[in-house]
Parts: sequence; structure tokens; C-alpha cells
Amino acid sequence: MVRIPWLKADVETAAKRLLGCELWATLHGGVVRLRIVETEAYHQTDAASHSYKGKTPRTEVMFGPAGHVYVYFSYGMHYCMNIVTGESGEGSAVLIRAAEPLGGIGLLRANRPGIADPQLINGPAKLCKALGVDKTWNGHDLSKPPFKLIERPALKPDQVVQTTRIGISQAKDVPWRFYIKNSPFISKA
DNA sequence: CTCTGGATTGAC
DNA sequence: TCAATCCAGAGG
Repeated sequence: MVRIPWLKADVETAAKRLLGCELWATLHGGVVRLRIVETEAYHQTDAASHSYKGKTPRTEVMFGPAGHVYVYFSYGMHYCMNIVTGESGEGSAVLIRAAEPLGGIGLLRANRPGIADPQLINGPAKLCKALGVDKTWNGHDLSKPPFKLIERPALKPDQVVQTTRIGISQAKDVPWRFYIKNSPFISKA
């Protein structure tokens, strides 16, 4: 059951709306709270999306209900985390690229020893590493503990920057990356 | 079965 | 600038 109605809206709207929302996770017995500051939208009709060529075993959860986590493994060493959006049957999701620690930062540091705070979670794979997210979380419903998405009021439009996505070779021109203006926690521009 | 390239990161 | 290091997806 989706408790956040706008997650079922179009993926561009959802990507924008996820900025400022929080992720709460239980880690090593403590609670970590993050504020999402950077997102990217991916859709079935988008050549850069894993769902572009239709449903496959890997992308199955992208086609499932909104509000679940889609985790994929890449470059032989990294995990990245998405939040599934849209109606079931539609292959869309929002990549969480960076966040701001609100609580439990010590637990994040424990997962990334030797890394300075500004680099703790300012990238999609860094975020997963710090949160201990791997494929075992693929498909998890974010309305349930121990890993939850908490809705927050929408940001004012002038606080949101819209630009092109990072690290892709297809559809480079599609402006589906969003981040909170002036946030020091976004990934490298 | 084999081959290719990637929604990245951090060390040089 | 580039290696690390695996696997999904495509083609045979």
C-alpha cells in the first residue's frame, strides 16, 4: 500500500518531490536519518533507464508498486538505490544520488571508515555503502521498518535546480536530475 | 556459452 | 586519468 500518493505520479514530479524527504534506517541497533538532496528520474521510455528494454529479472521491481526500493549492482563493486514510482506495470524509478545526514552520523561513518564527513553520502554508491544497502534490500517496502521513507512538505520551486543526469551515455540531454539549491551535500557537479 | 560495457569511486 | 571487478543483457 502506497502511503505517499504522489509517488504514483509521473516520475519527474516524484523525483522533484522526493527532495527534502527523509530516509530512516536502523543500522547497528541505532537509527540513521537522512534528508534527500539529489535525485534523478528514470522511465521506461528513456534510453538511459534499466527499464528501457522492458521487464527483466533485474528490473522487475521497477515495474512493481511505488514506494519500494530498487537496488542494482554495478561496476563490479557498487550498489545504487532507487525508489520505485508510478503505477504497477510501469517501469519507473528515482535514483537517490545524495543526502544530508540528520541523525546517526556515527553509524554512517562506521560503514565508511577513513572517509571525511563531506564525502560520506554525496554519491549514489557512497550512500548505499554508508547505509549498508545491498541487493538483499531490493524490493523492500519503504513504508515499513527498518528502512522507511518519510514524507516532508514540498520545497518551494525556487529551491529546486533541474539539470541533466550524471554518468550516463544515453539520453544525456534529458534534464531529469534534481537537487536542492545551495546544498553542500550534493554529489560533485 | 562468450562477450561487452556500465545510473561509480577513489587512488595516482 | 584510470583501474577495480561483476554481472545483466545480447547475440551465437
